Amino acid sequence: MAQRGTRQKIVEIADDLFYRQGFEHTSFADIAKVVNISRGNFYHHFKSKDEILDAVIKTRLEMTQQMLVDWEEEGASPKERIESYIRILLTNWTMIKEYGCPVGTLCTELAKLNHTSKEQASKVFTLFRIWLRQQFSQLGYGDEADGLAMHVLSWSQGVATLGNAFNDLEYVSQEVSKMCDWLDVMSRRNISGKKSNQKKR
Amino acid sequence: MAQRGTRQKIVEIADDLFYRQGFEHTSFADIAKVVNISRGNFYHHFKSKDEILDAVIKTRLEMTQQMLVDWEEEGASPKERIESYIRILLTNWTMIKEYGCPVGTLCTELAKLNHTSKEQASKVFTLFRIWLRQQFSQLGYGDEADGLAMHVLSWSQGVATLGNAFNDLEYVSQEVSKMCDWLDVMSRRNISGKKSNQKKR
DNA sequence: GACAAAATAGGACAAACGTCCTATTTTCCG
DNA sequence: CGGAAAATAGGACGTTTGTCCTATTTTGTC
Repeated sequence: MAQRGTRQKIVEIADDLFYRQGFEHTSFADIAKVVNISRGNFYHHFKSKDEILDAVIKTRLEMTQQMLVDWEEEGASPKERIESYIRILLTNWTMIKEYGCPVGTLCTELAKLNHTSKEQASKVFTLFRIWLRQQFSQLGYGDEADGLAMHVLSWSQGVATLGNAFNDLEYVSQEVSKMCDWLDVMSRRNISGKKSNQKKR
Repeated sequence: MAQRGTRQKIVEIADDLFYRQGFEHTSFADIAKVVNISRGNFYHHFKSKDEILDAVIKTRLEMTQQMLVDWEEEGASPKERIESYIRILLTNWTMIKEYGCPVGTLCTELAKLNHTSKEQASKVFTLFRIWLRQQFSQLGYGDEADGLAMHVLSWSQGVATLGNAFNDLEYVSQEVSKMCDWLDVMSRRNISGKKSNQKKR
């Protein structure tokens, strides 16, 4: 019981520190200090720093998946569900303005480190991608659904990066409005094909 | 003569390594090895690592400014000039797919390090922002010009991040096409107000 | 209560880090 | 040519890094 508790605590705190300080800039000592355990104990749970990273990414994948399930249940329509995604830019603004997007910043850092877990980290993006694609499919977009999902993904990603760089909430709010307006147009356009998802253009 | 040569060489190589490996992951020894000088000599030119960073950022600001001047001269119309910006996603693709956008990735890294030069680094974004705003002003967009500039900036930034995460050239090409299509619509819409920039809506 | 297993503590290790120092060499200018 | 200044080399420093090791304590089970 104590084992899983400590292990989980390590992962949670490592997750937070990797996000706020970056993976490489976070040391074993940093994590151990916050968890309040010795480095020796640390090594009993994780054999290497990369192993913690893998655990953190795994947790993020699970948390993301759960969040998507929640959005699926909460949102009455595909449009509302996609809006849930768009809104995280504002929901998590206090973190984003300081540390950027957790997913994007980890991917870019691992890319520069040429780290083997880079692909694994990008799978968090894939989760959003698949989920968004599904929503657009339900809006009647067949072949275009994936492209639209990627469009939303990149748009929000860019807003997070620029919002962080300029620390500008007003700009982020405006872009969120633009995205919702765009989504509004998109959801009306194919309202006819809503029930015939597979309809070829 | 030899001084400026060595100093410039250090900055150029540091610029490249900071981009490809990240600022913090690049050590004095890394740079010295490529420049082929001793660490002692290194310290004669730069008193600290932060000082090199400042020099690198300064160079990037100058290079960017020069590039914008070139685009200004090469492009016949505002639309063509903005297209020059959009196209860098494809022009620099071989680098972007491996290391992301040089501007965005440095800003996010410095944000996590809570580095004092973060604001200075984001000024590269500001250069693009002002230049793009100018182009949209010439297209007849008065008050909206800045918002449109930021929109292009964030869009391309997101595409760079996602393109890097997924290593997907096809997606990037599609987004570039979308951006050019969007720009096409935007440049036609306000063709009437082209000569009356200050015209209030 | 006994005993194996898990958990924890804390020190030791070599390597790498940014920084600083002192010599030596090269360059520049009167 | 000569002497001041700049450029370069290379070692030394204190810290921090990830990793590993060996004890000690706690836990779970028969």
